[in-house]
Parts: sequence; C-alpha cells; structure tokens
Amino acid sequence: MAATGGAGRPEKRKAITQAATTVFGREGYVRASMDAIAAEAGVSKRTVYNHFTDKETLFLSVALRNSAELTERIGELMAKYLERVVELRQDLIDFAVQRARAVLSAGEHGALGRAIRAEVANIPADVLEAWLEAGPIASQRDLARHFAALAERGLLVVEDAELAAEQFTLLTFHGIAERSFWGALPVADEEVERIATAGVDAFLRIHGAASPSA
Amino acid sequence: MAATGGAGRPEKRKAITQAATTVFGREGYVRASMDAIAAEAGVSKRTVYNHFTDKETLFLSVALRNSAELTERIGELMAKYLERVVELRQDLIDFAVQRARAVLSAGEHGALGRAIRAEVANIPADVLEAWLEAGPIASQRDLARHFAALAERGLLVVEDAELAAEQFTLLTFHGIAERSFWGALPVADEEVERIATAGVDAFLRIHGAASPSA
DNA sequence: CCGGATAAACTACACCGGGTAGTTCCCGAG
DNA sequence: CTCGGGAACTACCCGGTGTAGTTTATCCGG
Repeated sequence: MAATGGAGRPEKRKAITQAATTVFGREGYVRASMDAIAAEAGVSKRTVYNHFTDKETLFLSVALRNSAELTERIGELMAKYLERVVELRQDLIDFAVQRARAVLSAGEHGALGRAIRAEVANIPADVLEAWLEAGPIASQRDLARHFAALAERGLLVVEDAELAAEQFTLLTFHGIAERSFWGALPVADEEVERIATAGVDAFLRIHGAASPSA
Repeated sequence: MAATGGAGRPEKRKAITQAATTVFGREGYVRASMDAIAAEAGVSKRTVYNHFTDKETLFLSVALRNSAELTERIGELMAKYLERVVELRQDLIDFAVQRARAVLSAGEHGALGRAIRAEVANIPADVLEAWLEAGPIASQRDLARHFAALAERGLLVVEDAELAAEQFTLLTFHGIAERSFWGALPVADEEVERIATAGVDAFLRIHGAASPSA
C-alpha cells in the first residue's frame, strides 16, 4: 500500500507532482515518459513509483490537483474584478483578459487541460467527472453566482445565471482558447484584448441593463 | 519518389486513407499503429509504406483531406438552411443543430480534428496553417458571406460579418463541442437542440433586426 | 477476340533499432 | 534500519526495411 498515500518525504512528492505537471503538460500523456518525469523532478524513478502506483495514477492525480488550483486562481480573479464593480464593462473586460492569460499563458495551467482533452476517451468516467466538477463546472458556477449578484444590483439583466455564465465564457474565452489550441500556440496580447472586448460588448447586448450610455 | 504521389492501385490507396482516418480518429496519432491501420485497410503494411513515406505524412494527408470534406459538408448545410430563408430563427437553429451533428456525431468527421488538436505542438506550422485554412477558417468565411447576404436583405444587423460568424459559432457550436470533447463523448440530441436554440436566441439579441415579434 | 509474356503492385513475414512501463537489486546516507 | 539513488533488467510494442514469392493489369502477336 502507501502507493497513492502520503508515504515518503513530502518535498520529494511535491517535486514529482510539479515535474509531472510540467512534462505531461509539455508532451501529453502518451509521449511523456516516467524517466523524463523522474529526471525533471531530480529524483530516482524508484522514488516516483514509491509515491504513485503507476503512470495513469500519477497523471490523474496531478490533473485533478491542477484543475482545482486553476479554479481557485480564477476565483481570485472574480473576487478582484466582479465583486466591487464600478465600471461594469471595463471590469468584465479585465476579468476576461486576466482569465485568458491565467489559463492559456505559456503552458502552465492550461497545458494539463489540453492533455486531459486529448486523452478523454481513455479516462475513467468517474475521474473525468471529478475533473470537470473541480475545474470548468466549478468556475462556471462561481461566475454564475457573480452574475446573479450583479443582476440583483441591477447592473445586468439575467434570467438564467448559469446560461449567462456559459455565454460569457464562450464569447470572451473560447475564441481565444480555440485560436491558441488551449495554450499550445502563443497568442498576441492585443489579440486577447480585442477578442475579450468584442466578447464583452456582445455579452452586454444580451444581458446589459438598459442602454449603457452611447 | 512516388511516395506521396499517385503510385500504386488507387483502390488500395483509398482503403488506406479510409482506414487511417478511422484509426487515427479512434486512437489519436501516437496510439495509432501502422500495423493497426494496415490491418483495418485489409492491406499489407508494406503497401502502406509504398503509398505514404511515413506515419506523419499519412496522418497529415488524411487530416487535410478530412478537413476539406467537412468544410464542403458544412457548406451544403449552409446552402440548404441559409440561402432561402423564410423563418430566420428556425433556419438558424436547424443549421446549428445539423452542423453540430455533422461535426461531432459518433467519431466520423470530428475525430480527426480532435487528433489534430491533441498533436498541434508537433505539427509543422505551414501544415497546420493549411489545415486551418481548408477547415475552420473556410467554414467561417462561408458563414460570414451568408450573414452578409442576410444583412443585405435586412434580416440581420451586422457590421462585421466575420465577427458575427465567429459569435454564431461560439454561441451555437462551441458549447456543444466542449461538452462532448469534440465528439469523443456522446451528447444527447435534446441537449444539442437546447444549446443551439439558446445560442441562436442570444445571437439574435446581438444581431437580430428590429424586434422579432414577441 | 484470345492467350501468354512482362512488369508493376501487393502479400507475408522476419527482422532491426530504439524506446517504454514497471521491477529488482545493490549500495550509500541519514 | 529505513529511504532513496542509480542502473540494469524484463518484456513488450512500434516505426520502418528487406526479401522472396504471388497477384493483377496491360499489351502484343496470332
């Protein structure tokens, strides 16, 4: 036992998960080798197998953790930009830009998501469910809550907050995600801002309150 | 030479490309083996290498062809639903539903797109460009043309037809694509219709002409 | 219209080099 | 004495090649 448990030195374990995140994100599940992960962690392969039973377990473990971390990161962005709204349109744009950067920028958080999406047919249904729940679904629920609050304050007109959250994500994020292949290819900052702005304007045409000036 | 050229029996070549499409779509690039493709095609492995120099060439070849085929298929759908529009909202919904089915239904056309997206970091930039141009970009341009025509007739209010086409695709298609992981997981028909309808309604809030009744 | 020669294409199968997941063994350090 | 380093080892699978023999299309003389 002690396979997936907390056996071994915690520092080593941390190094392994960190390395696995990097390598899986860079190479994808199939191409990534356990040797490469061990090397990246500065650790013996023996030690890797001492902490995680096999490759799949390691992958799913880091994927789940990564998903939760990203959700938290996005939650912080929402707290920063969508809690005390003064200039709605600009705050929405800022949030959209920052989220796109956080997820897609230079292979950190989004890379593992790309690996998951590539391997989705080979992932147990319950694990996939858990990943979705800790990641995209959780973020969308958070966003829906914020939109509901903004509607309460009369800044948005929203019947179905979940639907509004999905539409916001589609309009301000998925276009960029698709263009950059979920972070695999770089995308210019100005492009991100352009798409985010256009997306927010479209969103406000759907859910904006009254006539927002001009 | 004669590697990628028209050498060999055309029927065999066809069988190989068909098999490659199936296997690459089902397994992805890395997991798919040349032996499996040869077996699926009912052909000797040597014959495969007689027609295509190596695995990568075969993959890129079928991916490009597939991309073009899908674009044509979607073009037919546009001709059917967006040319002689009588009931705009319903026609847009029908088009959205049919397109989602054509792309995502049961591992045919969309599967290779998933493989491309998974492997995007390992694909030469010019080939990727060609794939985009023959596939998503071409479809989007077609759609933009149709929207421009509809705007001409006063059925839509569109400043930037390209932008409108992108927004339509995001609102009516990408939500489904993401949910089903580009066709890897099945998605209920009613779900497709629900999302398409909500997407079209949102789209018409942005670009609809006047007040489309109540 | 026919039948056999000819060459290109295809099959079947063994084979090579290389790489991977996972295990084991020995040894050293704390 | 426990944990990890290091490396070798097993057992496999894959991409690609070489070869020897077989099929298939094509064409030519009768």
